[in-house]
Amino acid sequence: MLSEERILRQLSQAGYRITQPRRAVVRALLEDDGYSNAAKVHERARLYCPGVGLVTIYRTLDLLSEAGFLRRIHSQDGCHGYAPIQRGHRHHLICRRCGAAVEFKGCDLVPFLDRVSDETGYRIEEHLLELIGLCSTCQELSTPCPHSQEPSPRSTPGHDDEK
Amino acid sequence: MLSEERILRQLSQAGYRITQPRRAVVRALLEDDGYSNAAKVHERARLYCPGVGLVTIYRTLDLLSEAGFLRRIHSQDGCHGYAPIQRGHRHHLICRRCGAAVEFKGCDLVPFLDRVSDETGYRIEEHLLELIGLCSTCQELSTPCPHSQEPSPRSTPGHDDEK
DNA sequence: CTGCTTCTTGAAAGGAGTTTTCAGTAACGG
DNA sequence: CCGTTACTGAAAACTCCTTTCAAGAAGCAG
Repeated sequence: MLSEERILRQLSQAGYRITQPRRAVVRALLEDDGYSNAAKVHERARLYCPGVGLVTIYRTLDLLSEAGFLRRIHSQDGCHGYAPIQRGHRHHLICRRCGAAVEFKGCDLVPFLDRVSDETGYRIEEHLLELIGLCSTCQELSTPCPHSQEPSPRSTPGHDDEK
Repeated sequence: MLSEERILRQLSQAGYRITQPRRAVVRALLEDDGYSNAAKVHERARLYCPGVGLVTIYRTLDLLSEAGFLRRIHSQDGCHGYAPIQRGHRHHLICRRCGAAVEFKGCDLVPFLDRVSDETGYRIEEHLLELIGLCSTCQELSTPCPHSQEPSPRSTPGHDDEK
């Protein structure tokens, strides 16, 4: 697991200056359960560097992302979350009806990834797996999403194969 | 594979009206290699329905997504792409340096998905797997990304584990 | 086929989130 | 401690997306 010190040291070695805002962002990221977005990082970073601006958050996130300490991730609703690398795989299981998201760790993908790596020549460093389905509640209730434009309850098209 | 006719028929059965803009969007989506974003869909949909506005594209994409014909997906740089469902699994292997993306089909995830499904109670209908790494070219060259703010060539931090 | 209802559309305005610009500030080598 | 210059914060600009609302057309009834 990457520590604040190690990240800062590597940034410094790479020629970047170690500033209060950057310290604050790194600390905020590591503390925030390894899963954040710009606004959350900003809020938390201000605890350590009160005057830090949102712009600097974005710049630092870019920097860390570019330097390989951070990965942009994407959730179904919003966009551009960030997560530190090497925090273990973090997978998302999202209900397509109610949007409920479950996270879980651990997966059996290694053999598969090895095979893909062999076939493509890519060195695979990270993977992001998003599972989409119906949570148990939505399976039972089959209630339509509370959606503004829905004129009437609609049946979701089944995924029965049509040949 | 879902056809234009089938999608439109199911929309109609669900109570939605079949309009020229909706036809155009469905056609555009299916033609665009099953992988698009709002702007691209708009551009292509105008071939079939010249006056169609971007707003309608968004609404129709939402509609199709809501109805289960479409899934929002996310690429590393931009956001909110769309892909028709039932096109077979489509996995993305993205180089974090040069951005080169490879798509490949087929995967061995079924046992894993079954296990997750058991553990969480979710009925998993779709999955999206994004692999991130270095393509063979970038592995060899190790050339720095052409990035504006880079004051000097930087070494990407190795992913050697630090305990 | 004709007319009516209301779902759907397009344009414009609005809004959230992100990036650019630029003068001032502070990190860090000397 | 000083000077260079990378970095920062504020404001403005930009992009992408959503909301609003009057006008238009899909589909049903007759």
